Amino acid sequence: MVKPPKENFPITEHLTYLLAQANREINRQLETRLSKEGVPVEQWRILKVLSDGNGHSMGELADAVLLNHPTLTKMIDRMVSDALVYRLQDPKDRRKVLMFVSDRGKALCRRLNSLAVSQEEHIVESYGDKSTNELKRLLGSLIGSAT
Amino acid sequence: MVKPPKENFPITEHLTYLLAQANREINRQLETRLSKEGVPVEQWRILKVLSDGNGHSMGELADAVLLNHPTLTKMIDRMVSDALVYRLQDPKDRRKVLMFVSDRGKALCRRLNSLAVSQEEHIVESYGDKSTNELKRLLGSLIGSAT
DNA sequence: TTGAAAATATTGAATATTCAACAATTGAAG
DNA sequence: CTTCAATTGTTGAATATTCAATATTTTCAA
Repeated sequence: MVKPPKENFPITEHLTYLLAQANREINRQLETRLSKEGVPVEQWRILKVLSDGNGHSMGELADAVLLNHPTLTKMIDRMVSDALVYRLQDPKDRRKVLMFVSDRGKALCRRLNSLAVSQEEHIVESYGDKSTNELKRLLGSLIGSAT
Repeated sequence: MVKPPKENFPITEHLTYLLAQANREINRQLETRLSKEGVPVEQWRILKVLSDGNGHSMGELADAVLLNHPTLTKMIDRMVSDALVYRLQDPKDRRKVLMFVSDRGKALCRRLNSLAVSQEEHIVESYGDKSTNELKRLLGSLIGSAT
């Protein structure tokens, strides 16, 4: 059996496309769930990262939540207005700003977590536990290798 | 061995996050390659879908290239200016517009395909053929099941 | 056949993101 | 010490995306 050269692959055979498509669908599903709390997916990520209680600099946070710096700055501005998070200057390095969750933010984060977990459980139901775990494993190692 | 409840999962354990992260990285890599031709990833997708030579309506195309309608309309406007694609009214249903690639678009598409293929080959090199194929398979079936 | 509802694509205003320039602070070489 | 380069975060302008409203054509029921 001879495969066609990759140049003629339909776009749906490309890894980059499959990733984009899967990401789009899963993200849409989650977005729909989180809309119950009126919060975009990125804010859930931010709250979740900050929930370890340690202060995180804007740079760290931007990397962790997959946003670039200016976008993060503006989203944080909104979240500060909503009293979900607050800024403190880092005493060790006064260029940095450390971000923290407020109590209100923590409470919201708990509600968002449970919505997100319920989504993931729903996926596991229709897609299977084994496939889900295998997919997670492969994605994790792809990310590691793609540096 | 007892697992922690999913509510306390770090965000990096969530399927939605792993997908977003992997998609971001792979997409960035591809974007970098395609920048040699000064073209965004979405335009490669559009050209590739239209390369079957059949006319595709805006609706079909939007679904296929993972863009929503107004965004696609505006991107197509640019591509028409660049003489990469052209519009024809569908004679069977005059609500529809059928999109076609120009010769110039076809030539560009060939160059873009080879850049994209070389990226994918690079991934296969560091990540392995087996993992790549298994990941593709799992993504494909996730998309199927996630309807 | 007519008229209302659905489907398709585009537009413009509102919103969000990105790019490049900036300000503030730190680090480090001379 | 002093100065210059690097790091960090924010801002404003330019760009892109989205939402809601529109125009056009088709479908279908009465």
